Amino acid sequence: MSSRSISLRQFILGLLIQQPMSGYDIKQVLQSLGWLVGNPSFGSLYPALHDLLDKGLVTVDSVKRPGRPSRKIYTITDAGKKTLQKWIDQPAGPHASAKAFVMRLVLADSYSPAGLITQLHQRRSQVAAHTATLNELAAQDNEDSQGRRLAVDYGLALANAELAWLDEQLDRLLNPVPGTDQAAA
Amino acid sequence: MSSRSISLRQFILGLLIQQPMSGYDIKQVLQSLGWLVGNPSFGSLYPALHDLLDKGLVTVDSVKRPGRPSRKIYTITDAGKKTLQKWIDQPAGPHASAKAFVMRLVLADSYSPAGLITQLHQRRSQVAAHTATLNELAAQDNEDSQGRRLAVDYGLALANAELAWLDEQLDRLLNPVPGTDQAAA
DNA sequence: CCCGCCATGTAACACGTTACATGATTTT
DNA sequence: AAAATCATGTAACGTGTTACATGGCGGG
Repeated sequence: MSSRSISLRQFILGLLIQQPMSGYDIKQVLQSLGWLVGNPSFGSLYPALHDLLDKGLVTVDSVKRPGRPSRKIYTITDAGKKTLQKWIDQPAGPHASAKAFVMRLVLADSYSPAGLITQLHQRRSQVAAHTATLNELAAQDNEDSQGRRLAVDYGLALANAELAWLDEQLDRLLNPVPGTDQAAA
Repeated sequence: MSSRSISLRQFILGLLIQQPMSGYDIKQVLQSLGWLVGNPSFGSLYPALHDLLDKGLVTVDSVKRPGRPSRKIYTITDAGKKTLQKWIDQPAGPHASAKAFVMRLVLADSYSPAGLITQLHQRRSQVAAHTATLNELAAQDNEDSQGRRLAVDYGLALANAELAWLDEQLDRLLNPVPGTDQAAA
C-alpha cells in the first residue's frame, strides 16, 4: 500500500548530515524514535548504505578500534547534500505521510529557518485538503455503517489536531515573543 | 520502511464483506477515502484479486452488460470471511499504522459491537506506549536541534489528540446517553 | 473518426522483510 | 567455555509502483 512514501536513503542522508555514523548507529537512532519514523531492518539498511556509496552520496571510513569490532563510519558528501536539498526543496506530494513530514521537519531546520516555515505551510494546505475531503464524506455517509462513520470521524479528529498544531507553530515562528526568544538578553 | 502494515488483500476482503464489487469499484472506493487508507494501483489491485481467487477467499462472477464493458464482480467466500475474522481477532502489532486501525474499525463493526470496543482499547494502549516513548525523548533532548524538538512535539500532539478521541469514543460506547440512543423510543 | 472513459491485465523494477551467516569482544 | 552484544553482510521472498498493452463503447 501507500505511494512513494519516503525512502530509507533519504532518512539515512538526513541523519548523516547532522553527524557521521555507522549503519549500526543509524539503526539505534531510528529505533529510539520508534513510531515516529519506523525502524528498518539491517537487511535494508546495509544495502541502502552500499547504494549511497555507489552513487557517491556518502563516503566510508573504516575505523578499527582495538578492543572492539571495527565500524564503518559513513559521511555525507557534497553531492549527497545537494541530492538531499533537492528533495527538501521539491514540494511534498499530496499524499505525503506523517513520517515524511517529520523527516522534512528535521532536515529543513538543518538548512534554514525559512525552509522550516515553508514545510509547515505546505503541510497545512495538504492537511486542510484532506480535512475537506473527509468532511464531504461525513456529509454523504448518513446511511452508512457505524464503523465507516467512526473511521471518518477519527480521521477528522486527527486532521484537526494536526491543523491546530501547525497553526500554533506557524504563529510561534512568525510572531516570536521577545521575552521567550532564545536570542534575547 | 515500516513493518507488516496491512496488506492490500485484507483491505479488499474488508470491502467485499460489505458488498460484492469489481476491481475497478474497489479502486474508486479506496480513492474516495483518500488519505485515510491510501490508493493502490491497478498493477497491485488486479494481481491481488487473482491471488485471493486462487486461495479460494473470493469468487468471480463475470457480468456482461450490453452497452458497457464487462465487469468481474468479486464476492467473498466463507473461507475469506474466516480469514478476515482471524486477522481482526489477532491483536494488532505494537507498531500498527493508523491505516490498519481504520480498517479494523470498519471491519470490527461489521462483526460485533464488542469487537469494536476491543479495537479501541488495543489502540489506546499502543498509543499510550508511544506517548510515553516520546515523552522520554522530549525529556532528554534538551540540547538537540530545533527540528528534532519540533518533531517530537508534533508526534506528541497527534498522539494526545488520538488518545482524547479514543477516550471519548470509549466513553460514548460504554455509557450510552439514553436520549441519544438509536434504539430509544 | 478520433479521443477519452470504463475495465482489465502484464512485465520490469524498486524496495523492504525475514532469515541466515559471519566474526570479534565482553560478560558470566 | 558459553552466552550476550556489537557489527556487518547476503539471499529468498513478498508486495507495491510505474509503465505499457488491450478492447468496447460513447460523444464531439
